Amino acid sequence: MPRDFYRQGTLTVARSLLDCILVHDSPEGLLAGRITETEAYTHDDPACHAFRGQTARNATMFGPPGHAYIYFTYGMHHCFNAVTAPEGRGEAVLIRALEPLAGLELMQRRRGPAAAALSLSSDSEAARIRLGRALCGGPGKLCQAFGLNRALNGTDLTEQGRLWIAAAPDGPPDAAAIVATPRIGIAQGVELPWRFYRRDEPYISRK
DNA sequence: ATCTCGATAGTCT
DNA sequence: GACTATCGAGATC
Repeated sequence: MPRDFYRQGTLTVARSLLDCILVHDSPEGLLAGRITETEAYTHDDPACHAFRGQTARNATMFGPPGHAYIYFTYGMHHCFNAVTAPEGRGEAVLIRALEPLAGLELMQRRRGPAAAALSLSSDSEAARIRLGRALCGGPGKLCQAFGLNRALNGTDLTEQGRLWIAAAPDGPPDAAAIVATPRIGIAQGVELPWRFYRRDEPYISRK
Protein backbone atom coordinates (compact mmCIF):
# COMPACT_ATOMS: atom_id res chain seq x y z
CA MET A 1 0.00 0.00 0.00
CA PRO A 2 1.25 3.52 -0.79
CA ARG A 3 2.23 6.10 1.83
CA ASP A 4 -1.06 8.00 1.53
CA PHE A 5 -3.00 4.91 2.53
CA TYR A 6 -1.52 5.30 6.02
CA ARG A 7 -2.50 8.99 6.22
CA GLN A 8 -6.28 8.44 6.12
CA GLY A 9 -6.67 8.58 9.88
CA THR A 10 -5.85 5.74 12.25
CA LEU A 11 -9.43 4.44 12.67
CA THR A 12 -9.93 4.35 8.90
CA VAL A 13 -6.58 2.67 8.34
CA ALA A 14 -7.43 0.02 10.94
CA ARG A 15 -10.60 -0.88 9.00
CA SER A 16 -8.96 -0.58 5.58
CA LEU A 17 -6.10 -2.92 6.49
CA LEU A 18 -8.57 -5.81 6.77
CA ASP A 19 -8.09 -8.22 3.85
CA CYS A 20 -4.76 -6.63 2.90
CA ILE A 21 -1.82 -9.04 2.58
CA LEU A 22 1.19 -8.96 4.90
CA VAL A 23 4.30 -10.32 3.20
CA HIS A 24 7.67 -11.19 4.76
CA ASP A 25 10.47 -12.16 2.40
CA SER A 26 12.46 -13.85 5.15
CA PRO A 27 15.85 -15.54 4.71
CA GLU A 28 14.21 -18.91 5.41
CA GLY A 29 11.37 -18.45 2.96
CA LEU A 30 8.48 -16.29 1.75
CA LEU A 31 5.59 -15.82 4.16
CA ALA A 32 2.21 -14.22 3.49
CA GLY A 33 -1.10 -13.81 5.29
CA ARG A 34 -4.40 -11.97 4.97
CA ILE A 35 -4.98 -9.40 7.73
CA THR A 36 -8.11 -10.42 9.62
CA GLU A 37 -8.09 -8.48 12.91
CA THR A 38 -6.74 -5.03 13.82
CA GLU A 39 -6.74 -2.53 16.67
CA ALA A 40 -6.33 1.26 16.51
CA TYR A 41 -4.12 3.21 18.96
CA THR A 42 -4.22 7.01 18.82
CA HIS A 43 -2.06 9.71 20.43
CA ASP A 44 -4.81 10.82 22.83
CA ASP A 45 -5.63 7.26 23.88
CA PRO A 46 -4.32 6.15 27.32
CA ALA A 47 -3.76 2.59 26.05
CA CYS A 48 -1.38 3.84 23.34
CA HIS A 49 2.37 3.55 23.97
CA ALA A 50 2.73 7.08 22.61
CA PHE A 51 0.21 8.60 25.05
CA ARG A 52 2.85 9.58 27.62
CA GLY A 53 5.28 10.95 25.08
CA GLN A 54 8.17 9.75 22.98
CA THR A 55 10.77 7.33 24.35
CA ALA A 56 13.45 5.15 22.78
CA ARG A 57 11.04 2.23 22.66
CA ASN A 58 8.13 3.94 20.88
CA ALA A 59 10.21 6.27 18.67
CA THR A 60 9.17 4.69 15.36
CA MET A 61 5.54 5.47 16.19
CA PHE A 62 6.48 9.14 15.99
CA GLY A 63 8.20 8.70 12.64
CA PRO A 64 6.66 8.77 9.16
CA PRO A 65 3.52 6.69 8.45
CA GLY A 66 3.73 3.39 6.61
CA HIS A 67 6.55 1.96 8.71
CA ALA A 68 6.55 -1.07 11.02
CA TYR A 69 6.45 -0.49 14.77
CA ILE A 70 7.52 -3.79 16.34
CA TYR A 71 8.02 -4.05 20.09
CA PHE A 72 8.85 -6.76 22.62
CA THR A 73 6.53 -7.40 25.56
CA TYR A 74 5.80 -9.78 28.44
CA GLY A 75 9.42 -10.90 28.31
CA MET A 76 8.78 -13.20 25.35
CA HIS A 77 6.42 -11.85 22.71
CA HIS A 78 6.58 -9.35 19.87
CA CYS A 79 3.75 -7.24 18.48
CA PHE A 80 3.58 -5.81 14.94
CA ASN A 81 1.98 -2.46 14.09
CA ALA A 82 1.70 -0.18 11.07
CA VAL A 83 2.47 3.46 11.89
CA THR A 84 -0.34 5.78 10.82
CA ALA A 85 -0.13 9.29 12.24
CA PRO A 86 1.72 12.22 10.65
CA GLU A 87 5.32 12.63 11.89
CA GLY A 88 5.53 13.79 15.48
CA ARG A 89 2.20 12.33 16.54
CA GLY A 90 2.49 8.69 17.63
CA GLU A 91 -0.38 6.52 16.33
CA ALA A 92 -0.47 2.99 14.93
CA VAL A 93 -2.59 -0.04 14.06
CA LEU A 94 -1.85 -3.33 15.80
CA ILE A 95 -2.19 -6.41 13.59
CA ARG A 96 -3.81 -9.02 15.84
CA ALA A 97 -4.46 -11.94 13.47
CA LEU A 98 -3.91 -13.26 9.96
CA GLU A 99 -5.17 -16.02 7.74
CA PRO A 100 -1.91 -17.70 6.70
CA LEU A 101 -1.61 -17.95 2.89
CA ALA A 102 1.99 -18.88 2.08
CA GLY A 103 4.88 -20.43 3.97
CA LEU A 104 2.71 -22.43 6.37
CA GLU A 105 5.32 -25.13 6.79
CA LEU A 106 7.90 -22.58 7.92
CA MET A 107 5.33 -20.99 10.21
CA GLN A 108 4.67 -24.37 11.81
CA ARG A 109 8.36 -24.86 12.52
CA ARG A 110 8.66 -21.40 14.01
CA ARG A 111 5.58 -21.85 16.17
CA GLY A 112 6.87 -25.00 17.79
CA PRO A 113 5.94 -28.69 18.22
CA ALA A 114 2.23 -28.24 18.97
CA ALA A 115 1.65 -26.25 15.78
CA ALA A 116 3.97 -28.46 13.75
CA ALA A 117 1.94 -31.51 14.76
CA LEU A 118 -1.23 -30.17 13.10
CA SER A 119 -2.08 -31.47 9.65
CA LEU A 120 -0.98 -29.21 6.79
CA SER A 121 -3.17 -30.91 4.21
CA SER A 122 -6.53 -29.20 4.56
CA ASP A 123 -8.68 -32.24 5.30
CA SER A 124 -11.61 -30.05 6.27
CA GLU A 125 -12.53 -26.41 6.57
CA ALA A 126 -12.51 -26.77 10.36
CA ALA A 127 -9.00 -28.24 10.32
CA ARG A 128 -7.69 -25.41 8.14
CA ILE A 129 -9.16 -22.82 10.52
CA ARG A 130 -7.70 -24.63 13.52
CA LEU A 131 -4.26 -24.58 11.92
CA GLY A 132 -4.57 -20.95 10.83
CA ARG A 133 -5.47 -19.82 14.33
CA ALA A 134 -2.68 -21.87 15.88
CA LEU A 135 -0.18 -20.20 13.55
CA CYS A 136 -1.37 -16.58 13.33
CA GLY A 137 -4.39 -16.21 15.67
CA GLY A 138 -2.91 -13.55 17.95
CA PRO A 139 -0.40 -10.68 17.79
CA GLY A 140 2.38 -12.67 19.47
CA LYS A 141 1.66 -15.79 17.45
CA LEU A 142 1.82 -14.09 14.07
CA CYS A 143 5.10 -12.40 14.93
CA GLN A 144 6.59 -15.74 15.93
CA ALA A 145 5.18 -17.46 12.82
CA PHE A 146 6.50 -14.70 10.54
CA GLY A 147 9.81 -14.29 12.39
CA LEU A 148 9.11 -10.62 13.15
CA ASN A 149 11.27 -9.03 15.84
CA ARG A 150 12.88 -5.73 16.80
CA ALA A 151 15.46 -6.09 14.03
CA LEU A 152 12.59 -5.27 11.63
CA ASN A 153 11.30 -2.33 13.67
CA GLY A 154 11.10 0.73 11.42
CA THR A 155 10.87 -1.21 8.13
CA ASP A 156 9.15 0.76 5.37
CA LEU A 157 5.98 -1.18 4.59
CA THR A 158 5.23 0.71 1.36
CA GLU A 159 7.99 -0.87 -0.72
CA GLN A 160 8.44 -4.51 -1.64
CA GLY A 161 11.68 -5.10 0.24
CA ARG A 162 11.79 -7.47 3.17
CA LEU A 163 8.46 -6.74 4.85
CA TRP A 164 5.48 -5.02 3.26
CA ILE A 165 1.69 -4.84 2.95
CA ALA A 166 -0.07 -5.47 -0.37
CA ALA A 167 -3.57 -4.40 -1.38
CA ALA A 168 -6.62 -6.54 -0.64
CA PRO A 169 -7.28 -8.55 -3.83
CA ASP A 170 -11.00 -7.69 -3.76
CA GLY A 171 -10.62 -4.33 -2.04
CA PRO A 172 -11.41 -3.59 1.60
CA PRO A 173 -14.56 -5.07 3.18
CA ASP A 174 -17.79 -3.06 3.09
CA ALA A 175 -18.19 -0.90 6.18
CA ALA A 176 -21.34 -2.86 7.00
CA ALA A 177 -19.34 -6.10 7.03
CA ILE A 178 -16.94 -4.90 9.75
CA VAL A 179 -17.49 -5.47 13.47
CA ALA A 180 -16.03 -3.05 16.05
CA THR A 181 -15.45 -4.25 19.64
CA PRO A 182 -13.37 -3.20 22.66
CA ARG A 183 -9.65 -3.94 22.43
CA ILE A 184 -7.96 -6.94 24.05
CA GLY A 185 -5.50 -7.01 26.92
CA ILE A 186 -5.53 -3.34 27.94
CA ALA A 187 -6.29 -1.71 31.30
CA GLN A 188 -7.15 1.79 30.08
CA GLY A 189 -9.37 2.92 27.23
CA VAL A 190 -11.35 -0.31 27.61
CA GLU A 191 -14.60 1.32 26.48
CA LEU A 192 -13.32 2.36 23.02
CA PRO A 193 -14.59 -0.01 20.27
CA TRP A 194 -11.38 0.10 18.29
CA ARG A 195 -10.85 -3.56 17.51
CA PHE A 196 -11.99 -4.53 14.02
CA TYR A 197 -12.69 -7.70 12.09
CA ARG A 198 -15.07 -8.95 9.41
CA ARG A 199 -18.38 -10.25 10.58
CA ASP A 200 -18.16 -14.06 10.30
CA GLU A 201 -14.35 -13.96 10.16
CA PRO A 202 -13.07 -17.32 11.44
CA TYR A 203 -9.41 -16.28 11.63
CA ILE A 204 -9.52 -14.07 14.74
CA SER A 205 -7.64 -14.33 18.01
CA ARG A 206 -10.81 -14.75 20.05
CA LYS A 207 -14.43 -13.66 20.40
C1' DA B 1 -16.37 -22.77 26.83
C1' DT B 2 -14.32 -19.96 30.18
C1' DC B 3 -11.12 -19.11 34.12
C1' DT B 4 -6.77 -18.51 36.49
C1' DC B 5 -2.05 -18.54 36.70
C1' DG B 6 2.97 -18.58 35.65
C1' DA B 7 6.69 -17.54 32.48
C1' DT B 8 10.03 -13.94 31.43
C1' DA B 9 12.71 -9.51 30.33
C1' DG B 10 12.44 -4.89 28.78
C1' DT B 11 10.67 -0.37 30.04
C1' DC B 12 9.47 3.24 32.96
C1' DT B 13 8.55 5.31 37.76
C1' DG C 1 9.79 -2.35 41.97
C1' DA C 2 5.56 -2.45 39.18
C1' DC C 3 3.68 -3.17 34.87
C1' DT C 4 3.03 -5.21 30.35
C1' DA C 5 -1.30 -3.96 23.15
C1' DT C 6 0.53 -12.36 25.29
C1' DC C 7 0.36 -17.29 25.27
C1' DG C 8 -0.39 -21.94 26.82
C1' DA C 9 -1.33 -25.23 30.37
C1' DG C 10 -4.24 -26.86 33.70
C1' DA C 11 -8.52 -26.53 36.46
C1' DT C 12 -13.23 -26.07 36.52
C1' DC C 13 -18.02 -25.80 34.89
